[in-house]
Amino acid sequence: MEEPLSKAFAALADPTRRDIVARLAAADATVGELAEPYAVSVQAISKHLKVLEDAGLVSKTKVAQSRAVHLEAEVLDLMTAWIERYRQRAEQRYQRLDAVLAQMTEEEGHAS
Amino acid sequence: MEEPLSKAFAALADPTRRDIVARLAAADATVGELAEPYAVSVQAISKHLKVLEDAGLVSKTKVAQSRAVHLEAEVLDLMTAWIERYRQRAEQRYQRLDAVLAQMTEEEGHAS
DNA sequence: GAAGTCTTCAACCTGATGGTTGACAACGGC
DNA sequence: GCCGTTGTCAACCATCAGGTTGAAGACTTC
Repeated sequence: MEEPLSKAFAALADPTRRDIVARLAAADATVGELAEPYAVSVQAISKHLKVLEDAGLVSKTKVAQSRAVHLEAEVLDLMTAWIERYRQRAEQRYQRLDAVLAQMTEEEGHAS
Repeated sequence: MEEPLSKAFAALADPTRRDIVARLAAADATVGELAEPYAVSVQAISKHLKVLEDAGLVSKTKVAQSRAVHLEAEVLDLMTAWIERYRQRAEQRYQRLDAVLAQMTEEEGHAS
């Protein structure tokens, strides 16, 4: 299933949502608390939280009449796993390329 | 600057683009080669590659009449750095919560 | 139970995105 | 020099994303 990754990457593509995630990493917060610093309506933040929740990055628990939002580490884990897999391959290929270039330079040196 | 992260996350939100990245991790390829497996026009893939290029995930070098596309590891690095930063904090908080709950359970045991 | 607070749902607008087709620029092979 | 191949640009279309305002749901408090 790669749907979760699509939703997760899309969710973190928005600066406001990344900021929310950053703040939630420090401490849980209610919807109202999260909305306070931004110059948009509470409804807009509620939508952002829904996107984060649908991506599995965040979960809410009813607390009195408000909702406590907290960060879920698992999907973040999936994301790094995906990225690292290909970053490492790319880096390895890059180093191999360096080796090939060094080899070519060396051989050129011998030829001249 | 967080513009690069926005573009990078948005770029990887699309399954076709993630697939392209995955293939480029194995080997460089031309635009035509990259487009071949998908049931869309070459122009559509060209657009996808432009998105990846604007995000700094990919670069192209003119080779004869075609263009060799290759993966850039650096932005992938930025992404994992960002994610890991907050994933680790979230995980630490989670473990701390576990400790608190264990403490509460223990104290409850003493009270009863 | 009426009032107030916190959050979400619904309808709507605007701009971005992913796709199409058609034209064109650039380059190698003959 | 022309033709075929490769890739991009432009215009267009449909859908989605992020924002707004207004109304309604859910729960405390008095």
